[in-house]
Amino acid sequence: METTATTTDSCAGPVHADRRPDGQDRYTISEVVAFTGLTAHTLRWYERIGLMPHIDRSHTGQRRYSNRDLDWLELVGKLRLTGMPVADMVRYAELVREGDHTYGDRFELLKATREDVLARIAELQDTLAVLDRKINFYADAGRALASERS
Amino acid sequence: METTATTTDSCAGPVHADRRPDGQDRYTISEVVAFTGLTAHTLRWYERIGLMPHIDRSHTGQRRYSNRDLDWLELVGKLRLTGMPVADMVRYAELVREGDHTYGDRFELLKATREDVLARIAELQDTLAVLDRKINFYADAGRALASERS
DNA sequence: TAGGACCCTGGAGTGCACTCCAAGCAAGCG
DNA sequence: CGCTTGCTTGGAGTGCACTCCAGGGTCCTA
Repeated sequence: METTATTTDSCAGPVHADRRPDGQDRYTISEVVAFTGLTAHTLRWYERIGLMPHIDRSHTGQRRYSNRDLDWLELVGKLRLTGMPVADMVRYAELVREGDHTYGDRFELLKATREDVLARIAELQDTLAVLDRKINFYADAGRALASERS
Repeated sequence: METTATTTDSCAGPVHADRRPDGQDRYTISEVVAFTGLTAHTLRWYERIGLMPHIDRSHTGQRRYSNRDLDWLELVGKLRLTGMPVADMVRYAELVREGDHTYGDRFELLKATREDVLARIAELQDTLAVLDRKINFYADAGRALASERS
């Protein structure tokens, strides 16, 4: 059986406490699960769809992730919560694999993403305002009911 | 045939320009499509799953939306882009239908949502920082390449 | 009164991002 | 040696939020 999200990950912050120094950075998949909060299924799936570079393997064929892979996963995690579709992230991964001559394209892609993020933040702040109006309404209504009961 | 998103909705802002005054507020579904940017399919689906109150009907059974319905859809739109699951919005809609005695629950739900939104904004700002670091890196790399070529 | 645009329904289909399964290999331990 | 735990694979399954379809009724204008 495969353990998926066993230990209580009470707070899903980036807890990369015990990263090993470069040179000894050969993490098993379950270690990466602990670092990233992703499931092993998802990590393997990311690799299949080309969102990860080909991961190094042990002599018996098991995955061994490097610090570089962890960095990449951290970026992917950030991009993911901007709502960027996985397909776009794969596109970016392809650009990275294709080499230095894609710097321009990557730059454009990141700038476009940046604009998206700014727009989303603005939307959320707008929503926050609506929410606060409603919250105030219900707070007042609650006080009114309380005084009515007294 | 059903027209879904025919006219060029170049900018999906809340363009509620020509709302009719209360009393004559009986909009067809396609008018609501124009207001909200949702498809007619989605509007009917929202009703089916209980995310909308039962919409008034014309004498032949066609939907006639009111200003109140439009207001509700505007709130739903906001909540939707916070990432709130539709099921939670349905829960809120149920509370509204149940009457005034659910004010407390609604208050709690909105407060929890508010916290979520704040957290998401923080995440996005964090992501923005990462993005900006990368963008600067690629900008520098671009300049380096340019000077190399000259 | 004919034509075209609009609207109705229940149920089936789609796309995305995972998520899980079965069957099997491998490593460490008593 | 057997047991448990962890890792491997390709492919199938899941849940969400729509999205569409067939087959039919309605509204408006010429």
